[in-house]
Amino acid sequence: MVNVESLRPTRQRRAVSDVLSTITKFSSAQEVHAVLISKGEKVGLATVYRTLQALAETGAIDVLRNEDGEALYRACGTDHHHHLVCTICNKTTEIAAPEVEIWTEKIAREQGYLISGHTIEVFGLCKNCR
Amino acid sequence: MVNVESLRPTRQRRAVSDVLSTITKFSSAQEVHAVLISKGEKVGLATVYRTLQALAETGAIDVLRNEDGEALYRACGTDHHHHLVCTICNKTTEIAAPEVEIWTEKIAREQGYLISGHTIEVFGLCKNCR
DNA sequence: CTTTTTGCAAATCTTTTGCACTCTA
DNA sequence: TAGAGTGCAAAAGATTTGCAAAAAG
Repeated sequence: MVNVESLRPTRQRRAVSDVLSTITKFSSAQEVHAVLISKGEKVGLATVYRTLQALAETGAIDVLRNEDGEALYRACGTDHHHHLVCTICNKTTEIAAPEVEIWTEKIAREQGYLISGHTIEVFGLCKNCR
Repeated sequence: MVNVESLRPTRQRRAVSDVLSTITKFSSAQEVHAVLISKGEKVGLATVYRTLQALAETGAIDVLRNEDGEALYRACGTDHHHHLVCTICNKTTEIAAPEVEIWTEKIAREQGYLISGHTIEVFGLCKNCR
């Protein structure tokens, strides 16, 4: 399970992390909550929101926004990477993008910006859905 | 002003487009509405939402989501490009990224995905804000 | 005259908060 | 025991939607 210092390992947090380690697609707080409930775990929706947020803040899990502006979470590898997301099944593949990181730096320098971060998400249909 | 076929050029739409062509940063529907009001234009908030949405759908303007999940709009160049956004003043610079587009294709092919689109946004502090 | 658009206000929906209560360290 | 964490239910806020009136072609 995703482990984070300074966050007490409560039953609820353990449950959320467990679910996250099971799911391979980006899921909303509501979806994670639904899974918990269906598994018989008693966890409040607010707690799921708070936990997911906390985990995301420490960088333990990744977040992205779907087209509707909902926050989607997913347990991911620890090093910097981006995602290839299936627009039908939401299957997610982590991708490393060294050349893009470099490009990012270059662009920023050219424009006189001091970079703080970037978002790169590629959408499409995965093998099974196409 | 941004012109789109099949959308009747009403006073409200003209007003929204005019504001968009004035603003150089990504703005929320609420912000656009506020500007309209402050200029004495009488346009309903719902209309602003509907107009912005319609324009975005036709590709006449660009949309992106901020960290809070709010939709931000901006009139942009017609060809495919991405953005460099200042996290303080929201100043936006359009950037072309041929190498990234190529990389995107390559990754998708490798993973067996059929690409439908991608999101690339670079955030940082602009010259004036750093 | 027919089809779009609008404006409002009401309804949605996701996410956040206040608070009293329950755990963990 | 003190500080963190939790559950609800209420509060926020951004969007959407229903509908009757107004505008456009």
